[in-house]
Amino acid sequence: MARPASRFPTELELQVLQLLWQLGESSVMSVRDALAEQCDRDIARTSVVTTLNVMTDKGLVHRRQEGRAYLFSHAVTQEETSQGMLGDLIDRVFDGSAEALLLNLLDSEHVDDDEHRALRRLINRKRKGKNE
Amino acid sequence: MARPASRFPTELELQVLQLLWQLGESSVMSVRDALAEQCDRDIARTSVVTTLNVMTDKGLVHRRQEGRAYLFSHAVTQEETSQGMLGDLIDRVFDGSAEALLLNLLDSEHVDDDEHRALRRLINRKRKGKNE
DNA sequence: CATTAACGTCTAATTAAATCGACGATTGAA
DNA sequence: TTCAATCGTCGATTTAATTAGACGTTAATG
Repeated sequence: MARPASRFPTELELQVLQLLWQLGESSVMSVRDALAEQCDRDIARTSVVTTLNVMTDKGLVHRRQEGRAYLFSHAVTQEETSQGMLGDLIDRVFDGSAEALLLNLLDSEHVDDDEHRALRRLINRKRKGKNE
Repeated sequence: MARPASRFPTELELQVLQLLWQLGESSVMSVRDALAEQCDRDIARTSVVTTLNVMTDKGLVHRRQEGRAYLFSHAVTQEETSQGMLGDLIDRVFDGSAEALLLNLLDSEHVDDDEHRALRRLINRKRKGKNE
């Protein structure tokens, strides 16, 4: 009867994942410091542990005991996470149509002329289909 | 010290907006029925009113009194909403890079070979820049 | 050995999102 | 006019997401 759990990383979880992708296996304090410095998110040590434990339960990160402390590492890749979140947006916002998304993207302020050219180059270079 | 409000329509709000874009100005009961039929979301009349009132406060919909009842219509367009949510995803997930998003999209299961061709056609047809 | 520093656990508080029932007012039909 | 159907308001409830303090344990240091 209330909020459904999000099927994808929440905002904080995404920031944590991005740090783990960047830093590799990290201690709680490393994550805490990186959140503060890179994300302007100055939260307490215990808050970070709580979040990391929740993420462990969700299968987003791995937890390993090293001596007295835990070390955390990502359990999902950047690729699959991005793809999942992008696919979700396509389904929810663009009615499942990747073309609709691209069309919207090309009209967006997010894409200036230079970027437009870059996108065209990119999509033409990949013409041989989904190999790679 | 807790959840920040989302800067974009929540899941339910997005579904309501999509119905209003599709149906035009609608009564509470029309929205309720459409949610049930099209979205498998069979919620009570009062829940819909509450949601629509919240959306009114957020500036997502307009409210007009017609006789004893209210009529609601969208206050934001589909275009700007999609663009906002897409831009947000690009910023949060793809580090602000539309190219990174497209690259990810092309490798995604969401895009089969036919769609890949369609995307290429689409982007080449739009080469003259952002006029349209 | 005594203290302090470093860590995880557990409990709790707060806020947004989502949902709905009890009420009171108004309208329409019998 | 009486009674049921409609409609909005209000307050309440539930859950996920965030954040953090109180505590107990263990390790390190003097």
